[in-house]
Amino acid sequence: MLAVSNIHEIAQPLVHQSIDFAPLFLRQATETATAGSTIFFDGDAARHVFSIVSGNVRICRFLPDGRRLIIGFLGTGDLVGLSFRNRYMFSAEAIDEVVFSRMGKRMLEAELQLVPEFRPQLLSHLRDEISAGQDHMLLLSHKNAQQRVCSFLLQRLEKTQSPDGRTIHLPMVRADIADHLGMTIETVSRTLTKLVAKGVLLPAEKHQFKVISRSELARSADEYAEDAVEGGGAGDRHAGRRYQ
Amino acid sequence: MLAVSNIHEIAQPLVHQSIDFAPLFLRQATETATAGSTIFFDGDAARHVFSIVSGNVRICRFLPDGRRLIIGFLGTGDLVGLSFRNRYMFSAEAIDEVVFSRMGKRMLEAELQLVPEFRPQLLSHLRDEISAGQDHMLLLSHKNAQQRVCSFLLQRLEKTQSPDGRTIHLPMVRADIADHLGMTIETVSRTLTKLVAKGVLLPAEKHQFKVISRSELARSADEYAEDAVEGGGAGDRHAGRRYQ
DNA sequence: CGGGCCCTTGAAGGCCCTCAACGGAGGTGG
DNA sequence: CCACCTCCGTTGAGGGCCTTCAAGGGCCCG
Repeated sequence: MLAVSNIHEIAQPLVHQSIDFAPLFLRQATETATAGSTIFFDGDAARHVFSIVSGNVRICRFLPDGRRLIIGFLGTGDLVGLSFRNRYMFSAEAIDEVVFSRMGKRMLEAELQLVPEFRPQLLSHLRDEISAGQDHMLLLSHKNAQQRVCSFLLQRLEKTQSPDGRTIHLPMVRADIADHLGMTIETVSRTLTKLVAKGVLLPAEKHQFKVISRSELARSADEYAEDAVEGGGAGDRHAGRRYQ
Repeated sequence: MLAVSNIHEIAQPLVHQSIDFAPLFLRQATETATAGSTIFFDGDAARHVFSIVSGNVRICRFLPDGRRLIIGFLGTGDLVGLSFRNRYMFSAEAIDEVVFSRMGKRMLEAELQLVPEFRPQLLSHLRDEISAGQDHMLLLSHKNAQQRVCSFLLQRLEKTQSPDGRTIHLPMVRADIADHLGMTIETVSRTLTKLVAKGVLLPAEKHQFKVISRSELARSADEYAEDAVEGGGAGDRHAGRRYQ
């Protein structure tokens, strides 16, 4: 609150980490989903709320023609299902092996009656989801390829805190990243290659990158294109009008 | 008939119970904002919830470099402010002359204590906002110019019910539409011109269009490009991979 | 070893952005 | 009344970013 983080800060977890709902799930049995399996489908009756114990999940929406948008990625400690009315409005798929527990909505409601202190947290969760969604709209509407990838990498860096503070874990495949950022796998790949060439990133183990220059990464995420190539400057595709 | 009063519903066949907070605002005094003025600023302390009595409002977010994203448009009966935590996370600007009333968050909280039946409606409102945001992400990430404009027109057509059922009101200027759809004013203009040429739309009075073929409009909004030109078919920019 | 999946890299083209100019609507003042 | 300005919308020409299509290599597993 006092640490006035930039209001326009993009690097923000899309689905916020569950604040203190965890205790609610402690008594629930855990289940396991194998990599690639679907935890729940878009359109199914929304009867449960889920808490991820371990593993990674992608949440997806589909267009009528089969194209896909990945709303976001969930990891350990994340919660999903609070924002549903009667039916799930997207599907949740396991990226790797996922351990999770679920709670019936009725039971959740009973808990809320019992412990009304959870209620404002529920609201906060929904508000965070709205805010994160708007940030993502900003990314999708105005950012170019490099800015999108760098924003995503920063987000991953902050979400999955690594011991050395500079390791980015990308458990998902390129197609997932592409469908999350509104790009193609080829452009994602090319952009990452370019970041490595520029010395911003270093490929580490499988599904991992080391951040060499965090400041450069942050600058590339937010700022106006400024290609490292000295020639550039002309015609950024996502420049647009500027106000104020 | 369901007078959905959520913030920026995208055309989708959702069955919503009408969220009617209106009674809460009946005893509040009304205020007026002139066209172009700002009702509240991004970053201000969020102390009030607003209800639009008449007129049109745009809600905006800005990137550090001054570019703009219009999250959505508000009209008569719409509510804004429920999704804020401590500070407004976007600004609200009057498009034309706007009459509105406000209620302090504390007072709202008191009303909720008094009439707990409003609580689930509050949740529903937030969930609609999340759902609408995700719909808009889909538009921004995967739809081309024609699909974006047609989706927007359909949304306006349903939101502002006209007597003849086929009049679209566009009180906002082209720049507003462009910043809402992630395009430029030129592309918005060209797309509208093309729709008129194809006989889908008919320019009516200022800020109005008549819908000649609603089915064609709907098809153009959702489907795969299929240019009316017989030659086409090659290379849609937003085709992408298709699943399932 | 063959097959599938994933990632990368190259070449060509298209959609949309950028820059530019023009016309109309509305307001102001001479 | 008309010149003048500003804002808004339209239309044209050119170029760039990203998509599309294509090919190849690495890895894993049966």
